[in-house]
Amino acid sequence: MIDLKLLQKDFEGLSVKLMRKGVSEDILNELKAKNETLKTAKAVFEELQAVRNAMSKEFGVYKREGKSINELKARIELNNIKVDAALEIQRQAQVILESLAMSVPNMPDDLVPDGKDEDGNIELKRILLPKEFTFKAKEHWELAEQNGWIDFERGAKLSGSRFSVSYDMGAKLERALIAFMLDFNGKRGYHEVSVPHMVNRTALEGTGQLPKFENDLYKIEGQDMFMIPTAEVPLTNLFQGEIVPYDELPIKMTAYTSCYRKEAGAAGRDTRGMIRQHQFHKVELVCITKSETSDTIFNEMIECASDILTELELPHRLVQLCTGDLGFSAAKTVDIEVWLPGQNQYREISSISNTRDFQARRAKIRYKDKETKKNTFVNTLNGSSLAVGRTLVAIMENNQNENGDIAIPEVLKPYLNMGV
RNA sequence: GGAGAAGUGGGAGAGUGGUUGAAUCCGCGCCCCUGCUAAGGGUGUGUAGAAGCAAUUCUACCGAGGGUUCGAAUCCCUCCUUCUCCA
Repeated sequence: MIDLKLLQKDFEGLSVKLMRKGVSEDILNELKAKNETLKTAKAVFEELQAVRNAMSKEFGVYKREGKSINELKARIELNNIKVDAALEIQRQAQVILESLAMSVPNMPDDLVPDGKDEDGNIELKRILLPKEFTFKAKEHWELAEQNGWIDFERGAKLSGSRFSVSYDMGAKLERALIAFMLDFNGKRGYHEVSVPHMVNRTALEGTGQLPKFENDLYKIEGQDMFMIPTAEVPLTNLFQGEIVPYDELPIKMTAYTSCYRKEAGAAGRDTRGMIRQHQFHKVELVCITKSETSDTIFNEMIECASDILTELELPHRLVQLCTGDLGFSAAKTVDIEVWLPGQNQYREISSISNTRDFQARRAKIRYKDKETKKNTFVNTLNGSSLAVGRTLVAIMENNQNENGDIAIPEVLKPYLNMGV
């Protein structure tokens, strides 16, 4: 959530930043007005409440001293009518402001380039160059079916479009990739965590998927529970409402989960193959840190994800997202895109974001600062390391030979009982 | 599924419907004494919001949400969580 104190102190500055993220001036003005309304309503209520408390205390004294309480009681009851009315006004103002504030995205960092969509993104760096093919590279679905690794038809039979079934080396590779990535992250100091795949509404509000993006989520019928769209949600919300001990920061976590997404806004895109599925495997990184170190951690996370691709010998590039392509909660995001020779283009395989204290504010995750002794919101960061399905796609397309065989990356062989 | 019990500040743990934001202990901060593989004494120590230069004052918070009452940590209801017993 945006900082309502900042809204009061520096409305202009806040507006400039949020407008870069596409928030309209009307919404900003409304936000400011509703905030004022609530402040006033609170002041009125508190004043009346103070009167009530004082008179109630007096009431106790009267009784003890045996004085008549009728007149006092009448005064209290009269005041209580006003208190109740003021409370109701305050409550309404609170609800209105909250629903408005919860729908406003995070402010982008100053260094984030302006842009409407992904065309405004900036390539930062390329790692490993795509190799030349002496034949026409096939797309992954062709290779997957030819090798008997992935079965899209039966996936559709079971669950509809955007589902698939993996067999044999296809299934084993998924498992090997997950284990390899978790081990790799573990060596970089990330604690391995296993989390629920279903979470409540509060958790999703904490990380920013709700209230705005309910249409993208699978909801459990009859319950206020949802399938997670990413492990970022349970991992970050582990600390919801907590004051994390100073000495435990930074907290670095990694988890493997499946992710469940309706892909409501992506109708017609990537309908073929396993680039965009309703359920996919992902290994996630989440860090909880102080604001002073969050940029360092951010770069570490990018490096961690990028190094996995390097270990797998997959060519990739880093891309700085522009304001228009930035997610709701992110202050800045760097995507990692892997080279897919079959598609002859780079495709997103990981996305690393620093949300600063945006999620922390929503989920109320704080630490007690050593110097100021104040409870301070942490910074939360998240990133994929990596999307497993897309990594498999990249391995297939980059490691194919002319007859459609696929070379297994060396680093995965120990995980496949293939020796080295 | 049924029957109970419990959920209080960083931790442990009191709490009579009214000077209780909450005894006490531990922990932690500061000060003093003493002097050596320590200990003792004193004192302070929740969070959030509002007003004020400040001292300070006011409001809210004792699992969550309602209710009763002039007044609720304390009584009632609902929910959540944990524990025990039964099926």
